[in-house]
Amino acid sequence: MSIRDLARHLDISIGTVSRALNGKADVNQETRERVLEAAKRLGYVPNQSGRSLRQGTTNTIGFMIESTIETVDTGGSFFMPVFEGVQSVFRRHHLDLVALLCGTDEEPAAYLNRVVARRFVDGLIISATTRHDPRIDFLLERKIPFITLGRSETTGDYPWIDLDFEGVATAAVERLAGLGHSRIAIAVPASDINLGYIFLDAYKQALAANGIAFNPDYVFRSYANEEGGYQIAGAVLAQRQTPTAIILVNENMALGLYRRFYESDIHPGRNIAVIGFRESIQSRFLSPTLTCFRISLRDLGIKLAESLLSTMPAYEEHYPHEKVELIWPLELVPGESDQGEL
Amino acid sequence: MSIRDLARHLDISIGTVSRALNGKADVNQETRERVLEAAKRLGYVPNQSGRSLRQGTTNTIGFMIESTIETVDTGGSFFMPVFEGVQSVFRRHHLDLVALLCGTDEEPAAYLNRVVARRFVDGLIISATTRHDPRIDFLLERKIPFITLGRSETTGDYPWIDLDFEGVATAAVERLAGLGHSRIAIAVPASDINLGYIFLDAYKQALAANGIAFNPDYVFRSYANEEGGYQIAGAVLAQRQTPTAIILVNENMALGLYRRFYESDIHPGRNIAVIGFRESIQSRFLSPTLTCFRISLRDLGIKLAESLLSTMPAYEEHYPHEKVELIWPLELVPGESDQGEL
DNA sequence: ATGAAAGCGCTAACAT
DNA sequence: ATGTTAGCGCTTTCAT
Repeated sequence: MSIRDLARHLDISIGTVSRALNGKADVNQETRERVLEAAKRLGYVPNQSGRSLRQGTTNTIGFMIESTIETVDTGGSFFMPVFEGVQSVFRRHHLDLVALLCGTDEEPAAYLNRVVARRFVDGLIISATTRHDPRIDFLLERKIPFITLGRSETTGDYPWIDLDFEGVATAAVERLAGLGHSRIAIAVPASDINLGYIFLDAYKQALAANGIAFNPDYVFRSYANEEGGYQIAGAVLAQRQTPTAIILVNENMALGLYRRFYESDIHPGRNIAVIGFRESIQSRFLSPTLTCFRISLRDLGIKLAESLLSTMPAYEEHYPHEKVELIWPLELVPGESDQGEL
Repeated sequence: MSIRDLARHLDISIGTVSRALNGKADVNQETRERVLEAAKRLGYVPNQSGRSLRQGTTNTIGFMIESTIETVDTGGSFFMPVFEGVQSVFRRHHLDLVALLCGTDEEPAAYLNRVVARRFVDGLIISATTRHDPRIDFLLERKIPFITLGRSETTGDYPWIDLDFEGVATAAVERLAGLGHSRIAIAVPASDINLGYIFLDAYKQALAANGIAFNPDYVFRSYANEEGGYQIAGAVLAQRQTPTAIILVNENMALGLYRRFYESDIHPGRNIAVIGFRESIQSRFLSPTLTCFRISLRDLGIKLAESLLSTMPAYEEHYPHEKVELIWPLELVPGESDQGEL
């Protein structure tokens, strides 16, 4: 069922059918109705390839995520709500969202190159930005509309939204310092992902602001998942002078950390203060309850989508052009994990 | 940069360029090398729309998931490892995987209709099959290669893979019966998803096989997520004659169930026996440890991908044609949650 | 208001 | 072994 079939069926030209379907003004109202009715009845939907080839647009937005060893087990619980938010915006504009899954064994930049060159999508949301991210240069050069979820040192004129790691680090250090802690450790991802650098810097600044000397031995690096938390807890316990508190930058680390501590009969909140990162279904289940930070991922998705569209000329009427560079706040959720006596 | 530009640059015809790039035999070795080198140097990648239009194929496989209220928070942790497995197979054949996210507010059948009619993908994996699933009829009629993750009562000649709910129900009931339980409850999703029916039927059969009468009051229905587990635990406690054991059909239910039980000072394994469904990172964290079932989601993804390709003529040489109808086994992971005295 | 026709980028059939 | 050309389905420009 092509547009040609439909036109033949109605005994009018394909040009008129096309115009009718696309809501052009110069078509007889009666004709339009006939066309729409027939299209619906016969189940005609335009072939996207033909359309894309002619118009140079696909009506599809890609959200690139990497199924790394770190995210494969747990990343979904972060991204699904974000997707849901993104999609709720796109639906209004007849845009489809596809998740572009860059596999473990492929270079993100190479994957992106292929996606873009094949004209798969009109725009992109990319996540897990690295300190220096070649994808950004590439997309800027190709003039593909995009937004990043995460900051990068790679400069240029592009929109981004990132979580407020500074705010989290500051609030966490201040809270712990206020409770009398000075041996405050931090757990960051071992990878080149930018948030690790940002979080570490903010942590250092917050330490300084609270008159606490920075101790490089208190920076622990591992996978940003449960296993990483487990490893870090082990490393913490192996220190000569054990920290009295630890701040995590990933929600999944908390699970492994708790587990490893329990194995050594160390109780968060009693023997060591713990501040987790994002509140999640899992974290709400930890005992003692985890002090962590709340964020609406769906709202984040909505803002990501709206910000991306605001950079695309075709959607200027709905979303006035603005370059978004946004730090997304998180809200402290006090728990028991950092409330023990020192 | 189109194929025309590339041809002009090399001063040969676009036909030869196309043949060289597509590895056709009838092209001079030297010419081929020149073409490939220039393509690489100039960053030429064929436009997918042009290609699709001509060949009628997109080299893309879609994996349709629904971000329902149930899956949005937790479904990702199930699907990501499956995706990873699927992708590891597709990569070998230069196929791309896209996750097609059907939003909360769209009818799955309508969404699928659009995806198919637009010729977005060459094949499909669909999940969360319902008891009677119109998507299956639709895809069969359109002759789109697809495989379902999940069985359905909708008949026809199509491949499917599903988890061994019967095996899980049987093993769980037998285990509990062996421990002396006869008031064994079950928790299933309230939706029309087929696995609920399958699990319930298998549970009834297993009860009969163990000489236990079926009691409809012991069938609890709610969301297949943490909240659902919480609600069900409340309903269990509200029963006049409380069951002494409960079997869950969803991994996330266990979290809420435990939480609600704790609130009433009911301890799984001591006051009530609990057998969960799939072992997950979260479930490994419950205390007392949850008796549940283990599955390699990555391997499941690999089998899904291979089975789908085996139905597609273009891949017959790699995957001989076979119609897969496969029950995927799960392995019991004994825990403490069902080991208390009666 | 409608029809006719060009052309988006590509591949494959046909010609040389 | 290479060049030429038709045509995939669609939108849009130009006629009428």
